[in-house]
Amino acid sequence: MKPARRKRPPALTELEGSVLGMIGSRGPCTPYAIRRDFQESPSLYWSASAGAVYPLIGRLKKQGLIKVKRTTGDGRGGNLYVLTPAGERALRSWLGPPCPPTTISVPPDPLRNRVETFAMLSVKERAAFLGDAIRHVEAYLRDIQAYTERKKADGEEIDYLVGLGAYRMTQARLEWLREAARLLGLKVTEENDSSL
Amino acid sequence: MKPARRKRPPALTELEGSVLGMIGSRGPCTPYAIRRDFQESPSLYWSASAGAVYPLIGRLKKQGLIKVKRTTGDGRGGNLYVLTPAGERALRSWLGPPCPPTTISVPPDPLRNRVETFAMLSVKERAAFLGDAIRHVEAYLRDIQAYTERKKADGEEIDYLVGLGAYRMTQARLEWLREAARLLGLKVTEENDSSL
DNA sequence: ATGGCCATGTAAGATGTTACATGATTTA
DNA sequence: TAAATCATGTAACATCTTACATGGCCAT
Repeated sequence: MKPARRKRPPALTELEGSVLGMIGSRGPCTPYAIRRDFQESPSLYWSASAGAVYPLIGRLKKQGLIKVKRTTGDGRGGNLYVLTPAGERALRSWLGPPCPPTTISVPPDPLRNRVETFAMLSVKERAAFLGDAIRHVEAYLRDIQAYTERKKADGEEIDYLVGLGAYRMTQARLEWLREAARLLGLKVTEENDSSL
Repeated sequence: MKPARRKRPPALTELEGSVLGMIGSRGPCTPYAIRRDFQESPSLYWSASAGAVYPLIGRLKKQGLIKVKRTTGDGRGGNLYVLTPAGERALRSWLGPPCPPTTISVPPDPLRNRVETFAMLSVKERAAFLGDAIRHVEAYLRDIQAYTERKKADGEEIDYLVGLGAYRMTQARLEWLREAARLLGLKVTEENDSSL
């Protein structure tokens, strides 16, 4: 008689992996603490809305990847979750190595998507778009820099590293926008960045 | 009497904007041609599956943003779509300026998400992760470089620019991974890139 | 004690995915 | 002409978003 085939666990989504990673690396946390972590991050990609996080926690719990360690105790029924051994295995498998192609390939970029349409635009319109984008990214870069330096000053080495990743990516986008303006024969003011 | 309030058109999603942009900048195209464009791109972010593209085209058509210009003529009932004036307005509004914060803020990065969990990992595990990631990104960078140089050689200026954006972002991710390895006191082989 | 924020959820809807179905065209 | 591929779709499902509901805690 063949052994009962255990249903293979479906691969974790990016959001599930990130949440599992938070629980694993920050220790016991409530769903609300997880939401705050996402909201504090400089990326706007995930809203980490209640409607995303609470059901996700429920799924992970039902799959036995996390379990309640204890309650917050403040009458609001908050639960502190931790990884189960199965959860830690799932997390390590999501982490890799090996890195799957979707982890390696270039992330999506709304600015790049918009530059794709430049064939439709006049030189003037291109200049208007790039000028506006460059100004906004410059301001945003300073925000990320402050965020990253604060993490470093607080001695949070991993958070510093993560912030640095966001900073490097933003720097690259900004330099690309300036390069695009040059290649298209547009004038741009070359601001001197005080870089990390 | 108040004028009848026209229902405000909902903002375009990133995928809708990109598709509208393809139709606008490449001229009349079939849904299939749009899917091929996505599949040819080095990014794996959108599968541009049939189940995404065909219903999306249907929505844009129903909203009056695109219309059928003519059929392909080859018995397969393929339609060539073009922008309507309302479609061009919607596209320009999606493009900006001004760039909304979601367009400016740092794109999501699966590698960054994984580094967030480093607190859980031993030095050895971190080194294994970074080493694997660095090797894969190095190989991927060469692919993007070839893709970008081909576009340049073909004289496709806009596509070259877009490829360059993907290249710059990949370059930044690779340099960040190497920087991370150094900051964490790990040894990495410093390969000399022949860069664009 | 009450108005505002904290915290946990749920409901409805939009959008994307995988898998499948179907017929036309090209190629061996 | 048979098999492979091109091209257009549909169906079932998963996941995320916005908006709402509910009740506890806290400051005035």
